[in-house]
Amino acid sequence: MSDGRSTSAYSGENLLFLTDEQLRQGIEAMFFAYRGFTADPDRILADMAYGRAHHRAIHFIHRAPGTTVNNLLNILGVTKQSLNRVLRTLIAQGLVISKVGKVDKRERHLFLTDEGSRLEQTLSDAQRARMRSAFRDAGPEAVAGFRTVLEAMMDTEMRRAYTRLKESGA
Amino acid sequence: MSDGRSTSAYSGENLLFLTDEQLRQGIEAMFFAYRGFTADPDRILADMAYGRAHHRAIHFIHRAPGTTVNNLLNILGVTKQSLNRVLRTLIAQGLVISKVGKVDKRERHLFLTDEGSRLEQTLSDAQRARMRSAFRDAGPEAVAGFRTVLEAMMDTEMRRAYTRLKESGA
DNA sequence: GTTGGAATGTCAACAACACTGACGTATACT
DNA sequence: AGTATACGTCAGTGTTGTTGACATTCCAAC
Repeated sequence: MSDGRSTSAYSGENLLFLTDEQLRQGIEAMFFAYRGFTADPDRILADMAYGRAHHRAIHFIHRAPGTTVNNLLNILGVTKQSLNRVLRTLIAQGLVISKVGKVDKRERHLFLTDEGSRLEQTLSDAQRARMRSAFRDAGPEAVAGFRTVLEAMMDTEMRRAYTRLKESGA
Repeated sequence: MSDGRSTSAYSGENLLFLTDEQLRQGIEAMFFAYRGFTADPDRILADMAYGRAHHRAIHFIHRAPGTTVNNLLNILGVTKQSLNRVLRTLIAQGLVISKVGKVDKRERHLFLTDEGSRLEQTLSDAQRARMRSAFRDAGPEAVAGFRTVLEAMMDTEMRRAYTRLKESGA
């Protein structure tokens, strides 16, 4: 990260990628791409009684089975009232179960039911298909750059959450 | 896009960047990064009576002054009723003016007022600051990859809109 | 030149999902 | 016993999306 050409050849001369115009293009790319990113799951969910908030909850419960409500709250960055509304419907519909903690009975640990897992699979298949197509078109080096920039764009707190998840799944 | 090493050295052997685990990390990176991406403007807007939708409208009116409502609609991908509510408040607060079209009187052409421009500046300064910091940390090659993947992730329709904007601003 | 359909934009009502604030209950810690 | 933590819930509000109904304007067929 400090030597010659390949990793950072911009110490002083090559800063054209930091012009306002380039930044603006990055901003707009982010906007349009995020729309594509959520489009497929949104389409699937529109037919059911669920929305994007349900998708997010299901995704992270799948990722970290047995996670507590509080943990999920931190990851999703919403209020407990907002999350609770979502969880209530998911539990009522039998997609998620909430188990009282064994060591700390105040905590509720969240799991997907079989039906919840099926929905998660459907949603993530759709989202992964687009991501896979984009990754394949762009190639491995572009993907590495993509990830590097996104990580640099996160709040430090979110980056920690992201890293923790990333490492737990490797 | 079809030759040897540098652009796509993955024809058949090097597909590890397309595993489900890698895709999942990409999805989560996108989720967390988008939160950071919108965080700064959101904070500024929270104090006023405006939200993210107002920001988007202001951004694209600034980008393409004199654009019609219909054009803006296609870019933003929302219903005209939804956009109209936002525009109504922006016009009422004197941030945007709407001029009846000269050749086609059904059309309304949209412009930022001085005050609207000031708000746009404030918002985009905040957003660009984060983007600049992320770009600088990541370096030019990563930024190129970032842009490549994002473009590949867009719907074709959105990619057209993005490209049109990109070229008009160069 | 009138008429009918398409395009453009506006108003109204409703749903989803976020927020704040306040409160209640159960459990844990000291 | 008293305080803090984890979770759930009720009530109210704001932003942003939706559909439906409607007015205005343009254009092309007649």
